[in-house]
Amino acid sequence: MKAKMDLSVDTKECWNCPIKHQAVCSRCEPDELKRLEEIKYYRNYEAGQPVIWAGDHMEFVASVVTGIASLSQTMEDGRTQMVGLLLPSDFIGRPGRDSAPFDVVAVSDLTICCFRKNPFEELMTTTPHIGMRLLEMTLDELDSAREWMLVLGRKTAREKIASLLAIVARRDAALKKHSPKDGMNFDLPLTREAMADYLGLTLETVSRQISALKKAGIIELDGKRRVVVPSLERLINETGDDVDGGYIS
Amino acid sequence: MKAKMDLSVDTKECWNCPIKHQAVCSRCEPDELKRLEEIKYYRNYEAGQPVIWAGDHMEFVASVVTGIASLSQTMEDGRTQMVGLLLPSDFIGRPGRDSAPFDVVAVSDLTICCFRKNPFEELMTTTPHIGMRLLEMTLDELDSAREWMLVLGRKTAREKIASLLAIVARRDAALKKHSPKDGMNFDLPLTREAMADYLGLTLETVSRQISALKKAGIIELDGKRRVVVPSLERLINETGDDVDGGYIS
DNA sequence: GCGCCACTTTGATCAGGATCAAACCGGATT
DNA sequence: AATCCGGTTTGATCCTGATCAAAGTGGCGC
Repeated sequence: MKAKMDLSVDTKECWNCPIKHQAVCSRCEPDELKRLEEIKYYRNYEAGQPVIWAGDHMEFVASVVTGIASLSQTMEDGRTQMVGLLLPSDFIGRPGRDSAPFDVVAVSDLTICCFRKNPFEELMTTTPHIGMRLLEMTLDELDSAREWMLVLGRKTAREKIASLLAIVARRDAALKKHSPKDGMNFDLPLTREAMADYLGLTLETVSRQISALKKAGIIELDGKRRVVVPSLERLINETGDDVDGGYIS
Repeated sequence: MKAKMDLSVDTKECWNCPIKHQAVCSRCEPDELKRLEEIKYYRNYEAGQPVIWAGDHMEFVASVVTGIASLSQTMEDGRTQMVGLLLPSDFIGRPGRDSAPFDVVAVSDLTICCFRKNPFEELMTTTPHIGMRLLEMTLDELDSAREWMLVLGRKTAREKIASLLAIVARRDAALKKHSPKDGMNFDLPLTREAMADYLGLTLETVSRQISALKKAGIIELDGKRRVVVPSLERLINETGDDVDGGYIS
């Protein structure tokens, strides 16, 4: 009996919101926060549930508070490509546009903080802090989308898997506020199919390459979802990326 | 003797700048434009010349005025992936960051309008119009980067070529201010290699697929660079995209 | 315990695009 | 005219990852 924790009680108030230092509202002054608080409401989704379908009218924009959502595109014949992973503090939707360009699906159980679209847009024109933070976040997203284009266009299946693992490892380390190190372990909250959709592969190839990395000792699996990385350097070597380049920041 | 036209004389002044209605400065009031004008200068590059290398310190941000530039990433072993095509009015660089994340190369002869970075950043904090326009442009870029991820991750070689042609056709139509129509023709200002780098293919595959589309009567070639599209619908069918979806806007 | 179901692994075969190689084309230089 | 050269086309073969198929695993409800 997996009793689902009700996270909402903890996050109803901005002052103890877990993403208050990263989200679109992180630059806001107390009075601006107050006005945001008036137009916000929370929504919860279970793993697998759709949040928005491409083309839907959107009456809100939102921040991911807890959990993971995917942004993806599907062709008529069923081929699908994930075009973004939305993690806590990531922004959903777009001021000035009212139909969604991509599908948004809850990958894990998910809580989002919604702002009614019209008042939010008004608020953006009057308070610069929101727009500035959103610009920053959007520029970051654009950079990572472009990094991902290299993965999709030029990397081998093995390099793709290693790249995904390296990204999740880095993100997990950032979340726990320590730098990624040897022996670290983390949850991989994606099914083989979701990984395939993210990497532009089939799920069989994903499975085979993960087995190969395991056999090569690059990773160890603890159960189905927990990954252990004995040597981070060896993992990064497998990504094809420059070992020292990129992520100094 | 290819006498190079000096475009710069025509574009030194904001009031008759060819991109004044689309660029980052398009929302500016006359007084804001005046301040921008004080910190701007033009640069010209010949086709093939590098503008910025990844990792370089950048002392400016800029708008593409005329010509085309590419944004690309290269792995140590030489594999490269283009991650963006920069067309007139597109923005180069990023306020608040001083080293370039990607290579920028002039694909055709190129003129850019540069703003010194520090004064530009200051201007952004004091005048909201620049930041707002930049946010809009960045959100658009992010959407098209994500569209491109579907092309890279899931489309066949033939669909990739057709997608590229359809995009260039649409952009060309937009530039000439009419909707794309049957029988239209346009320049394809990219070498086979550049197309390959954009599409995540080899140049041989690009060449073969273009030949195949030609043989199938989907396109006609006039010389090496000019493309004629007898039936736009037939071209779009080849992209794998939903025929009516997407680009209504 | 038993079976069900979603997810995963593994195997055999196939095919799309990469790779290696050579010829071709058109414009510029001498 | 002869040569050169960047870019392009075409051909032959190879290999990575897709596809088709079957069996394995583990959690859950009955």
